[in-house]
Amino acid sequence: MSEPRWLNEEEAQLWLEFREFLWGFPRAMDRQLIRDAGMSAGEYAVLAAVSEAAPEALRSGDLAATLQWERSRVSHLLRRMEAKGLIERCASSSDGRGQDIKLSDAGWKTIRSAAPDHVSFVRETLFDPLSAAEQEKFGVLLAKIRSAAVDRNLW
Amino acid sequence: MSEPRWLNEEEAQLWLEFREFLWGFPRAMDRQLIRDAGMSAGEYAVLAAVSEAAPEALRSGDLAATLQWERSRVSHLLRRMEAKGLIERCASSSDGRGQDIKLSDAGWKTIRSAAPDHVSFVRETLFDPLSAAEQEKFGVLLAKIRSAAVDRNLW
DNA sequence: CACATTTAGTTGACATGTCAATCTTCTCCC
DNA sequence: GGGAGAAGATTGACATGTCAACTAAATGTG
Repeated sequence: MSEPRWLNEEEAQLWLEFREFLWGFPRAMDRQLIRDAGMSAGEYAVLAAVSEAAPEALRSGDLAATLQWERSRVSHLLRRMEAKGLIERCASSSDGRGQDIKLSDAGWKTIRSAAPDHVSFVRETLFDPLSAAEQEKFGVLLAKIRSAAVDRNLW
Repeated sequence: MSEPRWLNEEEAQLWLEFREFLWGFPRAMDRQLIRDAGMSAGEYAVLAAVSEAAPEALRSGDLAATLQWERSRVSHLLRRMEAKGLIERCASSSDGRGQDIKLSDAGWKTIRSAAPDHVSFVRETLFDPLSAAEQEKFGVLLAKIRSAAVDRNLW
């Protein structure tokens, strides 16, 4: 039961900045999407993933794997999106357990109209503020942090 | 109606890594806290903030400001935490509208027992994987991104 | 003092995510 | 073929967050 090494001044500062960032960025992104496209970030992610798989229909489980989401999360969101008319689900022909996901016409219209604003948001908030070298460095740092957590089965 | 500049290969890669990170890190932290302390990250944040303000009682609104949370979020969480016996709320003596927040004995016990494991988690996942120079660089990058978003009223 | 406005905080409706349980369909292997 | 168990997906209960509407106390102004 040894005392842990508490955070020093600079560490505490970084931790604070980090925590605010982890909350603030997704929130800013959500707001942008809701405002410009009437859509949540989750819905955008699904529409984008399914549209990229087109013209193949995407299996629900593949979607979960691509997005690294839990199956049930995908399932709940797909149900809501189907109710809104953004996507269509039909039993997979090859596997009776599977669900094939496709975009409806409204889904296509929605993603196509939302994409430019969203890409602009991503550019303005993530890429424009950083030089090319900084962008690369940032990716490296994120990867280091993540892989350390993965190694410890914490991710 | 000009086409936006779509993301190139490296940019798309970084964006993907970034999105997974934004989801994955908080999730890993939640899991650690739930597992080791039976507590959500939100509850931990509240207990930590209130304990740091001690022995002064913290006003609900100050707590919201400190954590940069919405008032209603604080209010909902405090209600649940009060029901669990982690905190106590009483009307502020100086302002009839205000609520003074204090930790209960159980709240103190909980935060004291949870803190070491949580600090260890933070060290292992954020600080240990990065050199001192990288830590500083990381903070700078986060600040750049955030301040660009703030400047555009996107945060 | 009285009334309009601001400020602190709560509440309710709803969207979203998690976990555990469940249901179906496939796959294996005898 | 038939039954055990794995795999795909859904469901329900619950925790959490958002927004908008609300209550109540403080403040400010004539």
